[in-house]
Amino acid sequence: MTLRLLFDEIRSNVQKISSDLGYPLVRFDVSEASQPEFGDVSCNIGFLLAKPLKKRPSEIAESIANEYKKYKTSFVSQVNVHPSGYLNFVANHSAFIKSVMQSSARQDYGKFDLGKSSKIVVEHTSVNPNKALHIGHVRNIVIGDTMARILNKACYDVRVLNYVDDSGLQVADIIVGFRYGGFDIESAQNQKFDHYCGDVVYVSITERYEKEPLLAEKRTIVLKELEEGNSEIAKFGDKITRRVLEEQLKTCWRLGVTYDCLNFESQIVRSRLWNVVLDKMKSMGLIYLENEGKNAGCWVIKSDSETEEDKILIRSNGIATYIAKDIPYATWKLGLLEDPFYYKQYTVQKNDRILWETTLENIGTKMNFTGDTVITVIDSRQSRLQKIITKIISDFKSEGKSYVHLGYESVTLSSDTAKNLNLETEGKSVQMSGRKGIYVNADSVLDILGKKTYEEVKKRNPELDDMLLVKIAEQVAVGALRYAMIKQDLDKIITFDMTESLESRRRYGAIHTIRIRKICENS
RNA sequence: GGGCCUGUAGCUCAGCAUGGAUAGAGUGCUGGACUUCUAAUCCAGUGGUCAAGGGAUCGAAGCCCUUCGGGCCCGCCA
Repeated sequence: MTLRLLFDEIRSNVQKISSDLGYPLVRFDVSEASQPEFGDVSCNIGFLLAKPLKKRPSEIAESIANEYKKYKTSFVSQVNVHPSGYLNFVANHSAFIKSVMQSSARQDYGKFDLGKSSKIVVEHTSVNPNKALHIGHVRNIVIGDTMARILNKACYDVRVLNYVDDSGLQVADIIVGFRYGGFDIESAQNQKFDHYCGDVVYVSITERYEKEPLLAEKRTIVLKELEEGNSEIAKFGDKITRRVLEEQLKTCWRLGVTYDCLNFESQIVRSRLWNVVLDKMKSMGLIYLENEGKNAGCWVIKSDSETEEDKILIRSNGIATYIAKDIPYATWKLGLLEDPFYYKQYTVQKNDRILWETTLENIGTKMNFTGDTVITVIDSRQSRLQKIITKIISDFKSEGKSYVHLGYESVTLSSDTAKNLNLETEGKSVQMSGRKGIYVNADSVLDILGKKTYEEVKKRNPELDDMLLVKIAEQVAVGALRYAMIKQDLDKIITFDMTESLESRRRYGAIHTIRIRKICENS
């Protein structure tokens, strides 16, 4: 908050000078200069006093500047008046930077009490446990983690959750691959397990469904067994998804990201939480049983607009839809219902933060990872569904904004990068797809980035110990990737280009300020 | 058809909430410096109808309206 000190110093001095000169009190701005040549900080007091004093803005600014120069100040080295009327200041950079460096080294750097220790949940990552994390997932993870860090600095009591959809179709696909597709459980090339499952098993099995209807049939059976839970297939699925999850988490930790609790979808399904929520929604009249029309026999959420379709929650065959799985989880995150789970330690993460996981076994330990506000980080393609969930939750819990969807535009691959994946796109960028194998794995990017950085650092510092070089290279690679994912607005699509990401190494040292206001606005 | 997002320099983007200075940065390109070359670094130059049109305003990249281009979403899939 050293910048604040600089602004405050200027503000209070200008205020004092203005009143000493007998000028009327006005609410003036002290802000960053619009262009470097004007200096570092600008003040518009001249314009505001022009009318009451009947003088030119520059004249007034001049009088203030003359007084200002007599002041002994710690952060300002120059005061200038622009002919237009602005009062411009140049910071004393050496003093300023020294102060920034000193204060940023402190543990409480940047801390401000906005949250008053209120409980807030951030859910991010939430990748299906059947594949490795790709560059698109990384944007989600970095946004979520950055958000959590900012909220933590803002004195919120932050809990970070990662939702593991271990009972869905995508998981069923790799189980089919192992059980009926002839894939060995171990990769022949000794690949990282999540890469093996995603790059090899998942991609080829989905390709084979078209030609092998028998496999497609197996998928339906596997999916059903996964949801029901006690079969041998379900136990096998559990073993596989946990192994994938373990590898995914390694990538997250590598990115410097840690969590508080893992939530497993299979447990939410088996906990019967859904029935409780459903009864509540029925009794509150939030959902209706449709008697006629194309949705006859389904339980639906009525759309309040004429152009939007009603949303089906329960099909005419009694099976809940995808969105229905998200509702009980949302109510759990907000602590609106009795918690059916017990908690056990999954592991202790690098920064000593304990990672918990839910369990349905009564092992006695209860924890609380709920929040008064819940932020769910999901890309904006899910906006429509998230809007419906937000609406339902606000009907449940009337007070304020409790469920917040933090959306962002997705990451696409540049035409050149797609070409390297043997995909011709005619110069256009392309949406990633795990199913089609169109993606770039996060680990690969970090590896290549790290290797490149290692060479650069070694060239400049040949005397350094090799272990240290590797460590530095990894840190720089992680920093570069994180920065690349967060540097632009959430509502802008990031087109990822492998070659370009390697060339951006010059920007590694960039100290950037995250536009906190913009992000906080959403919470 | 409806909804959300987007359009600013060759490229990638800031700036837009809260209108006010000559519209900025990085990169690219051109030239120069660093006693040879290359790389790196530094300096200088180059580069814009702020998608288009209209409106309100003393004043618009920014606010309002219209149009056009691009992306995404709209399933008894997940």
